[in-house]
Amino acid sequence: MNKQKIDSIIKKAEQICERKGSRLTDKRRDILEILLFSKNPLSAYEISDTYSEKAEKPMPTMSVYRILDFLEAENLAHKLSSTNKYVACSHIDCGHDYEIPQFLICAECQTTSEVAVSTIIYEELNKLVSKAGYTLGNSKLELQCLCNECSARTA
Amino acid sequence: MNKQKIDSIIKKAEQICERKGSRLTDKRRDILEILLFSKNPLSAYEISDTYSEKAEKPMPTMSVYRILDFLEAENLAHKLSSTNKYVACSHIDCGHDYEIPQFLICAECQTTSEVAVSTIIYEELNKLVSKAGYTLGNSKLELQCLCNECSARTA
DNA sequence: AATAATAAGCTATGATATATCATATCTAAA
DNA sequence: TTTAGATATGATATATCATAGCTTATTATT
Repeated sequence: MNKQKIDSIIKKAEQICERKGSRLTDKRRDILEILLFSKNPLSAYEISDTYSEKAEKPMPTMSVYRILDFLEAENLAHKLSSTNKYVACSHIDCGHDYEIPQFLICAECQTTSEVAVSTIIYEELNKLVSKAGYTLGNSKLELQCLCNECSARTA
Repeated sequence: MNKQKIDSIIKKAEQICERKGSRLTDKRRDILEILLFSKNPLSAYEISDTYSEKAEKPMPTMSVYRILDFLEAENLAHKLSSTNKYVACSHIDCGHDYEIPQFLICAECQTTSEVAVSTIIYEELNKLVSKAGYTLGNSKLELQCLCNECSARTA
């Protein structure tokens, strides 16, 4: 993703926070930027390292966690629980607020795409869930896949 | 789950291992049994504690991890990565070998059900995945839900 | 400027998981 | 029935992921 695109996303993120009465502070913005720049999901410790390389003063991982919590609460980032890594939300600038974000994670190279759950899937999941005596919550779908590149290389 | 039912599942698990040329040793069987007895998913450390309470000699958690790896490889147990806990596969005795096991996890009480992914969902997921340039791997679906009980209590 | 609210830093610690090397047990061939 | 090989388990160390609780700094509001 190029710098210009990222700047526009950041601006959008600021607006989102403002509207909700929260603040996208400098450090929060920096962490979000790191996530946007990264091709792959990053762990809290990796984010801390990346930040500390560039900044004058390193940021302790514990602060990174707090900032990630904030970004998650504002729906600006997501945690992938299958890999314990974090990604920027792909839909900050398009305003979509998908009920169920879905992640395709390459089991080889960890490249990750966030896609929209189709209406059909959403409805079918809802059916299944209520038939089983549950109510669908604020969920997320993570699928272990192979990206075409890795698929070709292994074949 | 009652003792009799569990015994029959264990017997089935032994057959499955035998067919594959692997062995369901005493300890592996004990761990599987603990998982089957438990209503809720258990962490490796909880399994270690449970085992150690009953047995003469405690089992180190690291051995539990190894055994869990084995059970997962044989499809006798699953890891829930959203909670870092483990459950026995619900389909040992019915012979189903679902490509995608799906778990409904109550966000409140952690009660967990394993259900079958419907054909429709499977096909739709497949479409989505290949459209995005991936191949669906040996995946799993974990959904954060609310069970009816907790839903009623919170309401 | 004073105060309250929010954010960030710091230290300690807990929880989860893997790596590595040693030992024990089982299996099957000599 | 011994020996060798494979598989399983034990033990220790360490890596990785994450939270708690308290202190200090920054920002917003009066």
